[in-house]
Amino acid sequence: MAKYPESLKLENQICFPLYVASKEIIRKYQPILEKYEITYTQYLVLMALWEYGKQSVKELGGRLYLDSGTLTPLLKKLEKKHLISRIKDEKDERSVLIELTNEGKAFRNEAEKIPLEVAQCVKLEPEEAKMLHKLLYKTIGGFIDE
Amino acid sequence: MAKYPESLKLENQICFPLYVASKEIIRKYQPILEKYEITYTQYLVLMALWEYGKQSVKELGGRLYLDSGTLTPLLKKLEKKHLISRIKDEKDERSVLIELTNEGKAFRNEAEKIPLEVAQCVKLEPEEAKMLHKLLYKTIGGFIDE
DNA sequence: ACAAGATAGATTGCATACAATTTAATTGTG
DNA sequence: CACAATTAAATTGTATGCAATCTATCTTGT
Repeated sequence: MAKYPESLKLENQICFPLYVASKEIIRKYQPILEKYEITYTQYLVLMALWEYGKQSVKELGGRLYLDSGTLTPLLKKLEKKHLISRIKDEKDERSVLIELTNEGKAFRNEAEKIPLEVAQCVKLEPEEAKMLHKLLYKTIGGFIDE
Repeated sequence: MAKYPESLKLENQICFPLYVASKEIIRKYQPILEKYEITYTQYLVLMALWEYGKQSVKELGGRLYLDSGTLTPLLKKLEKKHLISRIKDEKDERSVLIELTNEGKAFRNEAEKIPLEVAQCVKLEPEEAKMLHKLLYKTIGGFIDE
Protein backbone atom coordinates (compact mmCIF):
# COMPACT_ATOMS: atom_id res chain seq x y z
CA MET A 1 0.00 0.00 0.00
CA ALA A 2 1.48 3.29 -1.18
CA LYS A 3 2.22 5.78 1.54
CA TYR A 4 0.43 9.10 1.23
CA PRO A 5 3.07 11.72 0.39
CA GLU A 6 3.95 13.79 3.42
CA SER A 7 4.47 16.91 1.37
CA LEU A 8 0.82 17.00 0.35
CA LYS A 9 -0.63 16.69 3.84
CA LEU A 10 -2.39 19.83 4.93
CA GLU A 11 -0.83 19.50 8.36
CA ASN A 12 2.67 19.63 6.94
CA GLN A 13 2.34 22.80 4.97
CA ILE A 14 3.19 26.29 6.10
CA CYS A 15 0.81 28.09 3.80
CA PHE A 16 -2.36 26.46 5.04
CA PRO A 17 -2.02 27.40 8.72
CA LEU A 18 -0.88 30.86 7.66
CA TYR A 19 -3.99 31.21 5.57
CA VAL A 20 -6.25 29.95 8.34
CA ALA A 21 -4.62 31.96 11.12
CA SER A 22 -4.83 35.11 9.04
CA LYS A 23 -8.47 34.64 8.16
CA GLU A 24 -9.51 33.68 11.66
CA ILE A 25 -7.75 36.52 13.39
CA ILE A 26 -9.21 39.00 10.94
CA ARG A 27 -12.57 37.52 11.74
CA LYS A 28 -11.94 38.42 15.38
CA TYR A 29 -11.59 42.02 14.32
CA GLN A 30 -14.91 42.17 12.51
CA PRO A 31 -17.35 42.43 15.44
CA ILE A 32 -15.13 45.08 17.00
CA LEU A 33 -14.63 47.07 13.82
CA GLU A 34 -18.22 46.81 12.73
CA LYS A 35 -19.21 49.07 15.61
CA TYR A 36 -17.30 51.74 13.74
CA GLU A 37 -18.62 50.53 10.39
CA ILE A 38 -15.22 49.80 8.91
CA THR A 39 -13.59 46.62 7.67
CA TYR A 40 -10.20 45.20 8.55
CA THR A 41 -8.59 46.42 5.35
CA GLN A 42 -10.01 49.88 5.86
CA TYR A 43 -8.63 49.80 9.38
CA LEU A 44 -5.20 48.90 8.00
CA VAL A 45 -5.30 51.95 5.76
CA LEU A 46 -6.19 54.15 8.70
CA MET A 47 -3.35 52.69 10.75
CA ALA A 48 -0.89 53.46 7.97
CA LEU A 49 -2.21 57.02 7.83
CA TRP A 50 -2.15 57.54 11.59
CA GLU A 51 1.40 56.32 11.75
CA TYR A 52 2.92 57.81 8.60
CA GLY A 53 0.62 60.71 7.75
CA LYS A 54 -0.33 61.95 4.31
CA GLN A 55 0.93 59.69 1.58
CA SER A 56 0.23 58.61 -1.99
CA VAL A 57 -1.77 55.57 -2.99
CA LYS A 58 1.49 54.09 -4.18
CA GLU A 59 3.15 54.47 -0.78
CA LEU A 60 0.09 53.12 0.96
CA GLY A 61 0.11 50.12 -1.33
CA GLY A 62 3.78 49.54 -0.67
CA ARG A 63 3.26 49.56 3.08
CA LEU A 64 0.17 47.39 3.09
CA TYR A 65 1.05 45.12 0.17
CA LEU A 66 -2.05 46.15 -1.73
CA ASP A 67 -2.41 47.44 -5.28
CA SER A 68 -4.56 50.16 -6.75
CA GLY A 69 -7.16 47.62 -7.82
CA THR A 70 -7.89 47.01 -4.16
CA LEU A 71 -7.10 50.45 -2.81
CA THR A 72 -8.94 52.69 -5.21
CA PRO A 73 -12.46 51.48 -4.40
CA LEU A 74 -11.60 51.08 -0.73
CA LEU A 75 -10.26 54.62 -0.47
CA LYS A 76 -13.39 55.94 -2.13
CA LYS A 77 -15.43 54.25 0.57
CA LEU A 78 -13.29 55.77 3.32
CA GLU A 79 -13.72 59.13 1.64
CA LYS A 80 -17.49 58.66 1.58
CA LYS A 81 -17.31 57.96 5.32
CA HIS A 82 -15.46 61.29 5.72
CA LEU A 83 -12.43 59.62 7.30
CA ILE A 84 -9.96 60.55 4.57
CA SER A 85 -9.64 62.90 1.65
CA ARG A 86 -8.11 62.21 -1.75
CA ILE A 87 -6.24 65.04 -3.41
CA LYS A 88 -4.24 65.08 -6.62
CA ASP A 89 -0.60 65.75 -5.94
CA GLU A 90 0.22 69.15 -7.44
CA LYS A 91 3.83 68.12 -7.94
CA ASP A 92 2.83 65.04 -9.89
CA GLU A 93 -0.66 64.91 -11.26
CA ARG A 94 -0.48 61.16 -11.68
CA SER A 95 -0.33 60.75 -7.92
CA VAL A 96 -3.21 60.91 -5.50
CA LEU A 97 -2.43 61.88 -1.93
CA ILE A 98 -4.44 60.40 0.88
CA GLU A 99 -4.91 62.48 4.00
CA LEU A 100 -6.88 61.97 7.20
CA THR A 101 -9.80 64.28 7.86
CA ASN A 102 -10.23 65.65 11.37
CA GLU A 103 -12.80 62.94 11.87
CA GLY A 104 -10.30 60.36 10.70
CA LYS A 105 -7.65 61.71 13.06
CA ALA A 106 -10.08 61.77 15.97
CA PHE A 107 -11.04 58.17 15.37
CA ARG A 108 -7.54 57.13 16.38
CA ASN A 109 -8.40 57.67 20.03
CA GLU A 110 -11.16 55.09 19.73
CA ALA A 111 -9.05 52.76 17.68
CA GLU A 112 -6.24 52.59 20.20
CA LYS A 113 -8.25 50.14 22.26
CA ILE A 114 -8.75 47.71 19.42
CA PRO A 115 -5.34 45.96 19.21
CA LEU A 116 -5.42 45.05 22.87
CA GLU A 117 -8.88 43.57 22.53
CA VAL A 118 -7.84 41.39 19.63
CA ALA A 119 -4.52 40.44 21.21
CA GLN A 120 -6.46 38.74 23.97
CA CYS A 121 -7.81 36.25 21.43
CA VAL A 122 -4.28 35.10 20.62
CA LYS A 123 -3.36 32.56 23.24
CA LEU A 124 0.40 32.84 22.93
CA GLU A 125 2.94 33.60 25.60
CA PRO A 126 4.71 36.92 25.10
CA GLU A 127 7.90 35.21 23.93
CA GLU A 128 5.93 33.04 21.54
CA ALA A 129 4.18 36.07 20.08
CA LYS A 130 7.54 37.73 19.67
CA MET A 131 8.94 34.67 17.95
CA LEU A 132 5.94 34.38 15.66
CA HIS A 133 6.29 38.03 14.78
CA LYS A 134 9.95 37.56 13.94
CA LEU A 135 9.35 34.47 11.83
CA LEU A 136 6.53 36.11 9.91
CA TYR A 137 8.67 39.09 9.03
CA LYS A 138 11.50 36.81 8.01
CA THR A 139 9.10 34.90 5.79
CA ILE A 140 7.78 38.07 4.21
CA GLY A 141 11.29 39.44 3.76
CA GLY A 142 12.30 36.25 1.97
CA PHE A 143 9.71 36.93 -0.71
CA ILE A 144 10.99 40.33 -1.65
CA ASP A 145 13.61 39.47 -4.24
CA GLU A 146 11.94 36.74 -6.18
CA MET B 1 4.93 65.91 21.92
CA ALA B 2 2.63 62.95 22.39
CA LYS B 3 4.18 59.59 21.68
CA TYR B 4 2.51 57.53 18.99
CA PRO B 5 0.90 54.53 20.71
CA GLU B 6 2.97 51.41 20.24
CA SER B 7 -0.09 49.20 20.08
CA LEU B 8 -1.27 50.88 16.89
CA LYS B 9 1.98 50.52 14.98
CA LEU B 10 1.68 48.13 12.08
CA GLU B 11 5.04 46.65 12.95
CA ASN B 12 3.90 45.69 16.41
CA GLN B 13 0.85 43.75 15.45
CA ILE B 14 0.59 40.05 14.83
CA CYS B 15 -2.36 40.18 12.50
CA PHE B 16 -0.78 42.38 9.87
CA PRO B 17 2.28 40.22 9.13
CA LEU B 18 0.03 37.16 9.24
CA TYR B 19 -2.21 38.75 6.66
CA VAL B 20 0.70 39.79 4.46
CA ALA B 21 2.58 36.49 4.72
CA SER B 22 -0.57 34.57 3.90
CA LYS B 23 -1.40 36.67 0.88
CA GLU B 24 2.13 36.71 -0.44
CA ILE B 25 2.74 33.01 -0.13
CA ILE B 26 -0.57 32.26 -1.81
CA ARG B 27 0.54 34.55 -4.57
CA LYS B 28 3.59 32.32 -5.00
CA TYR B 29 1.26 29.44 -5.68
CA GLN B 30 -0.65 31.19 -8.44
CA PRO B 31 1.82 30.91 -11.34
CA ILE B 32 2.36 27.26 -10.48
CA LEU B 33 -1.31 26.41 -10.07
CA GLU B 34 -2.41 28.37 -13.06
CA LYS B 35 -0.66 25.83 -15.30
CA TYR B 36 -3.32 23.43 -14.07
CA GLU B 37 -6.02 26.09 -14.23
CA ILE B 38 -6.91 25.91 -10.57
CA THR B 39 -6.75 28.44 -7.77
CA TYR B 40 -5.20 28.08 -4.33
CA THR B 41 -8.53 27.50 -2.64
CA GLN B 42 -9.47 24.89 -5.18
CA TYR B 43 -6.12 23.24 -4.58
CA LEU B 44 -6.85 23.17 -0.83
CA VAL B 45 -10.10 21.34 -1.51
CA LEU B 46 -8.28 18.80 -3.64
CA MET B 47 -5.67 18.28 -0.93
CA ALA B 48 -8.38 17.62 1.62
CA LEU B 49 -9.97 15.10 -0.75
CA TRP B 50 -6.69 13.36 -1.61
CA GLU B 51 -5.88 13.01 2.04
CA TYR B 52 -9.26 12.21 3.57
CA GLY B 53 -11.31 10.87 0.66
CA LYS B 54 -15.01 11.33 0.02
CA GLN B 55 -16.59 13.74 2.46
CA SER B 56 -19.48 16.13 2.88
CA VAL B 57 -19.35 19.84 2.23
CA LYS B 58 -19.70 20.27 5.96
CA GLU B 59 -16.62 18.17 6.72
CA LEU B 60 -14.66 19.89 4.01
CA GLY B 61 -15.61 23.24 5.47
CA GLY B 62 -14.57 22.12 8.93
CA ARG B 63 -11.17 21.03 7.70
CA LEU B 64 -10.48 24.07 5.58
CA TYR B 65 -12.24 26.66 7.73
CA LEU B 66 -14.56 27.62 4.90
CA ASP B 67 -18.33 27.84 4.82
CA SER B 68 -20.87 26.81 2.22
CA GLY B 69 -21.03 30.33 0.87
CA THR B 70 -17.46 29.91 -0.31
CA LEU B 71 -17.51 26.20 -1.00
CA THR B 72 -20.71 25.78 -2.98
CA PRO B 73 -19.69 27.90 -5.97
CA LEU B 74 -16.09 26.69 -5.77
CA LEU B 75 -17.14 23.03 -5.78
CA LYS B 76 -19.36 23.65 -8.76
CA LYS B 77 -16.33 24.98 -10.61
CA LEU B 78 -14.26 21.93 -9.69
CA GLU B 79 -17.12 19.77 -10.88
CA LYS B 80 -17.21 21.61 -14.18
CA LYS B 81 -13.48 20.90 -14.52
CA HIS B 82 -14.29 17.20 -13.99
CA LEU B 83 -12.02 16.95 -10.95
CA ILE B 84 -14.75 16.12 -8.43
CA SER B 85 -18.33 14.95 -8.37
CA ARG B 86 -21.10 16.13 -6.06
CA ILE B 87 -23.63 13.54 -4.94
CA LYS B 88 -26.48 13.84 -2.48
CA ASP B 89 -25.92 11.63 0.53
CA GLU B 90 -28.56 8.91 0.45
CA LYS B 91 -28.41 8.60 4.22
CA ASP B 92 -29.10 12.28 4.70
CA GLU B 93 -30.48 14.17 1.78
CA ARG B 94 -29.42 17.48 3.28
CA SER B 95 -25.81 16.52 2.82
CA VAL B 96 -23.80 16.66 -0.37
CA LEU B 97 -20.84 14.31 -0.67
CA ILE B 98 -17.79 15.39 -2.58
CA GLU B 99 -15.75 12.75 -4.32
CA LEU B 100 -12.73 12.85 -6.58
CA THR B 101 -13.18 11.74 -10.17
CA ASN B 102 -10.50 9.54 -11.72
CA GLU B 103 -9.13 12.67 -13.29
CA GLY B 104 -9.06 14.35 -9.89
CA LYS B 105 -7.26 11.38 -8.36
CA ALA B 106 -4.74 11.28 -11.19
CA PHE B 107 -3.96 14.94 -10.76
CA ARG B 108 -2.44 14.16 -7.39
CA ASN B 109 0.69 12.83 -9.08
CA GLU B 110 1.25 16.17 -10.70
CA ALA B 111 0.38 18.07 -7.57
CA GLU B 112 2.94 16.30 -5.44
CA LYS B 113 5.65 18.50 -6.89
CA ILE B 114 3.94 21.75 -5.97
CA PRO B 115 4.62 22.00 -2.21
CA LEU B 116 8.35 21.60 -2.70
CA GLU B 117 8.39 24.29 -5.34
CA VAL B 118 6.63 26.75 -3.07
CA ALA B 119 8.64 25.78 -0.01
CA GLN B 120 11.73 27.08 -1.79
CA CYS B 121 10.24 30.57 -1.67
CA VAL B 122 10.16 30.47 2.11
CA LYS B 123 13.61 31.43 3.30
CA LEU B 124 13.43 29.85 6.72
CA GLU B 125 15.76 27.34 8.27
CA PRO B 126 14.13 23.95 8.89
CA GLU B 127 13.89 24.61 12.63
CA GLU B 128 12.40 28.02 12.01
CA ALA B 129 9.79 26.58 9.70
CA LYS B 130 8.97 23.98 12.31
CA MET B 131 8.64 26.66 14.96
CA LEU B 132 6.47 28.82 12.75
CA HIS B 133 4.28 25.84 12.03
CA LYS B 134 3.90 25.13 15.73
CA LEU B 135 3.11 28.72 16.63
CA LEU B 136 0.53 29.04 13.86
CA TYR B 137 -1.30 25.94 15.01
CA LYS B 138 -1.19 27.14 18.58
CA THR B 139 -2.65 30.46 17.44
CA ILE B 140 -5.41 28.77 15.49
CA GLY B 141 -6.13 26.40 18.36
CA GLY B 142 -6.52 29.34 20.69
CA PHE B 143 -9.39 30.63 18.62
CA ILE B 144 -11.46 27.51 18.83
CA ASP B 145 -13.41 28.14 22.03
CA GLU B 146 -14.26 31.75 21.73
C1' DA C 1 11.55 69.99 -28.07
C1' DC C 2 9.56 65.66 -28.66
C1' DA C 3 8.54 60.90 -29.39
C1' DA C 4 9.26 56.56 -26.67
C1' DG C 5 9.17 54.51 -22.47
C1' DA C 6 7.97 54.48 -17.70
C1' DT C 7 4.87 55.38 -13.92
C1' DA C 8 0.48 56.15 -10.92
C1' DG C 9 -4.20 55.35 -10.58
C1' DA C 10 -8.41 53.75 -12.29
C1' DT C 11 -11.06 50.18 -14.42
C1' DT C 12 -12.51 45.48 -15.64
C1' DG C 13 -13.10 40.78 -14.79
C1' DC C 14 -12.76 36.87 -11.99
C1' DA C 15 -12.38 34.28 -7.63
C1' DT C 16 -12.73 34.17 -3.08
C1' DA C 17 -14.66 35.07 1.96
C1' DC C 18 -18.31 35.49 4.96
C1' DA C 19 -22.64 37.24 7.26
C1' DA C 20 -27.36 36.65 6.81
C1' DT C 21 -31.16 34.46 4.91
C1' DT C 22 -33.65 30.76 2.65
C1' DT C 23 -34.88 25.99 1.57
C1' DA C 24 -35.13 21.25 2.27
C1' DA C 25 -34.48 17.43 5.27
C1' DT C 26 -33.93 15.39 9.81
C1' DT C 27 -34.39 15.10 14.80
C1' DG C 28 -36.18 15.64 19.21
C1' DT C 29 -40.18 16.03 22.17
C1' DG C 30 -44.58 15.92 24.16
C1' DC D 1 -47.39 10.94 15.36
C1' DA D 2 -47.17 16.06 14.83
C1' DC D 3 -44.54 19.85 14.93
C1' DA D 4 -40.99 22.83 16.67
C1' DA D 5 -36.13 23.11 16.59
C1' DT D 6 -32.01 21.98 14.30
C1' DT D 7 -29.04 21.17 10.56
C1' DA D 8 -26.73 21.19 5.70
C1' DA D 9 -26.45 23.54 1.48
C1' DA D 10 -27.59 27.05 -1.38
C1' DT D 11 -28.41 31.83 -2.18
C1' DT D 12 -27.80 36.86 -1.68
C1' DG D 13 -25.24 40.83 -0.85
C1' DT D 14 -21.03 43.19 0.31
C1' DA D 15 -16.03 43.67 0.45
C1' DT D 16 -11.84 42.38 -0.73
C1' DG D 17 -7.58 40.84 -3.75
C1' DC D 18 -5.19 40.76 -7.86
C1' DA D 19 -3.96 40.21 -12.88
C1' DA D 20 -4.49 42.68 -16.96
C1' DT D 21 -5.52 46.68 -19.30
C1' DC D 22 -6.36 51.58 -19.97
C1' DT D 23 -5.51 56.55 -19.38
C1' DA D 24 -3.13 60.50 -18.09
C1' DT D 25 1.15 62.31 -16.80
C1' DC D 26 5.97 62.47 -16.36
C1' DT D 27 10.84 61.37 -17.69
C1' DT D 28 14.42 60.52 -20.84
C1' DG D 29 17.33 60.21 -24.69
C1' DT D 30 18.53 62.43 -28.70
